[in-house]
Amino acid sequence: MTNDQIPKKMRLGSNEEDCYQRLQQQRRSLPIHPVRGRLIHEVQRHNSVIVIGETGSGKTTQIPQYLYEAGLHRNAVIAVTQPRRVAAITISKRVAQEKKTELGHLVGYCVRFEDVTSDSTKLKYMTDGMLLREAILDPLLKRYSIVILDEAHERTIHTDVLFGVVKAAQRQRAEQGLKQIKIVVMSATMDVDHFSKYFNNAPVLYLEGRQYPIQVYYSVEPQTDYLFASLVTLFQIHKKEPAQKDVLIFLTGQEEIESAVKSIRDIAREVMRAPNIVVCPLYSSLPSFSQLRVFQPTPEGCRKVVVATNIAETSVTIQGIKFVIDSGMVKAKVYNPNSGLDLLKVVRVAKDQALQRTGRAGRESPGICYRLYTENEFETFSNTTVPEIQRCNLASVVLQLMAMHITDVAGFDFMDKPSPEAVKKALEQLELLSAVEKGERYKLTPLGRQMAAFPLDPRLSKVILTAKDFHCLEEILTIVSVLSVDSVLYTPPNKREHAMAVRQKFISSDGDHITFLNIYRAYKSVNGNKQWCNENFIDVRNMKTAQEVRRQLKEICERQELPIQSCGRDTVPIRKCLTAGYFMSAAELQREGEYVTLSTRKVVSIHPSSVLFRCRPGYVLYNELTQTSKCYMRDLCVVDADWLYETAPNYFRNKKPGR
DNA sequence: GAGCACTGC
Repeated sequence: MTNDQIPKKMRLGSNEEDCYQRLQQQRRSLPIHPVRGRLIHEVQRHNSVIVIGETGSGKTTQIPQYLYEAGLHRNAVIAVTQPRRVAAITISKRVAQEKKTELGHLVGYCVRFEDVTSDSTKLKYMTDGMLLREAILDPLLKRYSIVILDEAHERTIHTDVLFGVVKAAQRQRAEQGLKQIKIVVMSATMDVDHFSKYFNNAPVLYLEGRQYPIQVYYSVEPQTDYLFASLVTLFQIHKKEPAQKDVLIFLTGQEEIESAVKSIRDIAREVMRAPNIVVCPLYSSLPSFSQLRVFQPTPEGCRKVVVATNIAETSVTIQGIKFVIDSGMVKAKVYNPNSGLDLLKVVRVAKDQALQRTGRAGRESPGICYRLYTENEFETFSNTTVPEIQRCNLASVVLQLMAMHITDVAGFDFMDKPSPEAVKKALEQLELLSAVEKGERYKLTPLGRQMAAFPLDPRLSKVILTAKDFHCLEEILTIVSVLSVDSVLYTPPNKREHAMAVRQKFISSDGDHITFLNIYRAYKSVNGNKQWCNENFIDVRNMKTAQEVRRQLKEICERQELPIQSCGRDTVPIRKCLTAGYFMSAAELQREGEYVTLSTRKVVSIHPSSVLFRCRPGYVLYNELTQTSKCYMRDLCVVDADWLYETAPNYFRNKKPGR
């Protein structure tokens, strides 16, 4: 569970003991409390236990405490993993309060950039990605006696890999006569048998939730225009229902949401007598101060209408939602491993996702959900969302598994295996980067082991490790950091021309990477001044993250004793490093003025957001291909044909760039 | 001359 279980406001009275007693009272009233004894008994008796609990059962905060209080931690650490940072942080804070201890002592959390634990920490809340990182250093997870994998139904790529890693650790520890490790998997209702079977027929414990009943209404006819249908539904609700009952509408993306918000405001003002609707858009790229608007209390006599992406399914919980309108659509990234092509597509949600959306109407009282599709249509939806591990590039995961001495990745005990083609593709990519070698079977190289230490796409790790040969790690660290966060450029659609003109001064004719370097240098020279960022249309939030990433990467470099040197104003060494990581993503200018990729001779174009748009360099490297109206290359770097040959002679033997 | 679901190390 996320921040849902934390009471709206802890009443911290003057009497601390009073407050503590109240907390203990709350603990005892949770639906999980009567099951305490059975839970402890099951965990004592079995190596693995599955806990199925709906929202509000209290499992995330209570189960780790029960196991600890019963002494099952055996003086080692209980890890509780979460897919999201905020959840790990807020839940650990709550548990520390309940245990009446300071955060970081008995109870702590560990997420990227932040480790609030100590030697005395026994209950450790962490992101699943964090535990996976630890497993690279210690595949047997020896410091833990119990690993609790929470929100397992979300099937993030990290959780899925952890399933296999923790299960293997359990078996190997038993084989080696080491202390045993217990596994507790906590999930919402879907796929119970699947989980139990995978964990050696683990017993399943069912918990009651604290969800209020929700009335679900389907469309009578299939809708051709869900955007229009959502507006009609909203105003039907608005006409007949008392104000104060707020509405949450699920749509697919920024543009659609902004247009819906505008329509709602226009209709409310011009058509309805009293414009008593407060409309809030909500999507992740919305600046944080605008996001906070959804949490502000609705003025007297008004109705709040939140128009959101799937961010409101799990990551953000809004109080007071009584009605949910579900378009049944979601924007999903579709990745094609063969072409390396990314595209965002609007697709149908799965049944579990529709259920999750519906649940948002019944958090505090009974609610109503309007589904903008028919019941027959709903029956055709797939049961669950395809696990992430089956729909993305696996290079990074394969490298991590190999660093844990798992050489046969295709044969690894995944709960749901990725396709053999996707694993093969990942191994081929790692081989091109010299991270693995192919003998009788694939084997990690010393370079590959070094690469695995970086929390990055393997291509970017390769760029970093190449920098020592070109004496430009200082610059490479900056570029890699900026590339691995969301865009540091902030371009509001109505001020596009102005933003482009202001940022002209940063542009390098060598491409986007060097332009990013110039921007970061300028940002540092003004000490991250916020006004400067606003004037130059630089996204402060993402720039700060890039700075933190850089600090972390620098630390890893120092641990590997890589010399952090600067190449000054010369960009050639930098671009040669980039070539070492991205030579397989190169494109060549043709006589007709178009570009083709060297890997598959696919016709591609320079994306208009690139500083190289309207330039015609002979050879470029690109970071990604996006298919929209055309196939576009994004984030480009100008290179020399000779560098491609020098970097990967075998790869280019038959591709003949420039010859 | 264009389009940005959502997480995470």
